[in-house]
Amino acid sequence: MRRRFKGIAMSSLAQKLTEIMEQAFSALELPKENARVQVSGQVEAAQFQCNGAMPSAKIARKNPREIAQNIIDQVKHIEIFEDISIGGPGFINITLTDTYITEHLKSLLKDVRFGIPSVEQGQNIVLDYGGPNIAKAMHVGHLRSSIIGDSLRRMCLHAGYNAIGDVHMGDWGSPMGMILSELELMNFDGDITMEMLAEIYPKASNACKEDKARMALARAATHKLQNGDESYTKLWREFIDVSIVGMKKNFDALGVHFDEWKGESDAHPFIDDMVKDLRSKNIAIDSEGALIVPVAQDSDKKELPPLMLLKSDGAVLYGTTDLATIIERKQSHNPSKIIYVVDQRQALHFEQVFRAARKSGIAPEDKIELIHAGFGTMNGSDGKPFKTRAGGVMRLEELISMAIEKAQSRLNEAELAKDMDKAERASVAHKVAIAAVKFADLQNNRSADYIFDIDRMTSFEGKTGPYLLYQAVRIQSLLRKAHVQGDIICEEFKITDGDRSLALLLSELPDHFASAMKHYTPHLLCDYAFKLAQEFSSFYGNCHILSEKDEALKLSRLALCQQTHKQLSLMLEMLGIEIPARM
RNA sequence: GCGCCCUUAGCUCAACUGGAUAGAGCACCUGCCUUCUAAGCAGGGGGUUACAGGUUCGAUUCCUGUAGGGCGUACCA
Repeated sequence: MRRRFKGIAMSSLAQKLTEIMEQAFSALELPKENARVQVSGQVEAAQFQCNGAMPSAKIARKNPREIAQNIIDQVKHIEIFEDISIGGPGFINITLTDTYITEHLKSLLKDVRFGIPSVEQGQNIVLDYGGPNIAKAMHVGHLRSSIIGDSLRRMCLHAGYNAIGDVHMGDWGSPMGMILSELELMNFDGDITMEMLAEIYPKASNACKEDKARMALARAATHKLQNGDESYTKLWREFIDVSIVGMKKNFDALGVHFDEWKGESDAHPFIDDMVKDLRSKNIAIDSEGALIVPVAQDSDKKELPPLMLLKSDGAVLYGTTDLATIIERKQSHNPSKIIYVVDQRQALHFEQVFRAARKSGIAPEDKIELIHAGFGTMNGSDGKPFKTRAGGVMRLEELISMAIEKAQSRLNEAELAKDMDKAERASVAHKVAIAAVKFADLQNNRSADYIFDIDRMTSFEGKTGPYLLYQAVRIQSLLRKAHVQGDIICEEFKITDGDRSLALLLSELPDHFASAMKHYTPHLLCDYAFKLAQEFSSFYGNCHILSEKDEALKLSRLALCQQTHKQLSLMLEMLGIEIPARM
């Protein structure tokens, strides 16, 4: 019987137990869906639990404890259970033998994917994140989209997809016309700089808000640009390039990567044909002078406004470019999925775009999955969208340099840094700072609003990025001292009471990864990484490693350390956080 | 008006198809640098999960209502 379960592909212990339970449930003609085994919420009582007896009891009209006993009778002969018993109203509590745990661990050590399955090759996923606007200085509000999007991209890569990150700049709407018309009013002639743009744009934007005639100028300029006016296009290209240089500086500092630097303008060549096509198919219709795609359905509870393709003045809108961008992406990547990492407040907009894409056949349901992975708003301590005292929003550069400064001074106090040269110190300070900022943001649930707290973002103690780095660095130091080279192979794996909980935790990775992938939530990886770091730190404090006399135990512990380090490295890699050699 | 989301410890946040005694970090209190990095470890106090009902063996989670907050709602992006 035992051999039967040995062939199961590498996965988490909970998954393996679930498969065993499913067989037992099936044999008893109970619903298999109830068989799921999870890590026990009661660590003292058991390692794992299965709650399926209770809901099954209702269907079978039997006492839940009796059902639980039937299930246990089905599986108890399998030699992997140290203990399997009923708790409370019908929980099935499971504790595994150390032999089985170590067997699992040995196979885990040999698996470069840590039990994470790989999807079939050749599937492209486009991720749309960052979304900075031209001519605007990047502020802390850009943090979430960039960091979450980049992390999701890294997760997709690790899952085996061909993930393509696109920055999708805001380079085509009416702000462009505002800037162009402003430059014209200034009779501008010379080199454009980022500082200048950052000054011009808000000025022009305000002027347009207050003055209708000024707005008309901007509209005309937008129109001219979108119709391919040569001199406007040249000028536009110029300040786009200047802006990109500024963006790259910020993204580089953050360690956020993009495979493509496209923008809304890249969808422009597709708009005309798209509009014609939708009009001819009667999917787009005229309404109140504008061209719209109705997307409301009878089953809707709420009123769903149509997606507007053309304004009454003929100009294109945000939704138009978003729809055309899908066509552009289909042509360049033929993706099976597009993930938009954009503010949650735009949920309705994406609902409209997605529906229009379905209805028009641009993105058939069975061909392209469209996901809006929205994120919550970054609020100030007053619960309102974050603003500094001056009324503006803190610049991204400012946040980063504050964090670096703090890391630098923390490093200067440290004994260890005395023999670091200046370059190493700078590099370590940068890595620590970025780890702090990114982890502080990523550990929040993606879809929930959260409060921007500068102290929290630049904190290095407790549940922070630097804490994770610190644990990883400690292991590196340990492995160096043990002269470990390459992968540790441990034939006689030994665990004691002090090692068991770390060993069990290491088997959970596939579950957390799967969950994070399913919901597009990096914070689940943060949680697991932190738990792992904490568990390791406890293990490190309680167990001898290098000084362990029992050679087999010492080797086992070193293997645990190495595995912990590998998993931490992977988690941090997927979160976009780099580990220094020491700190 | 209609719709969506939120309310969990002093603060900031978790809680996997509803599961057992709701978890972390910060702050506060007590210990620990003569074992491998104290950005650390061990331990303590701190909760009517906004409120009132309902469904259920079991509710922070699902349903209804109330209060408070945020957001969206065809010519911005």
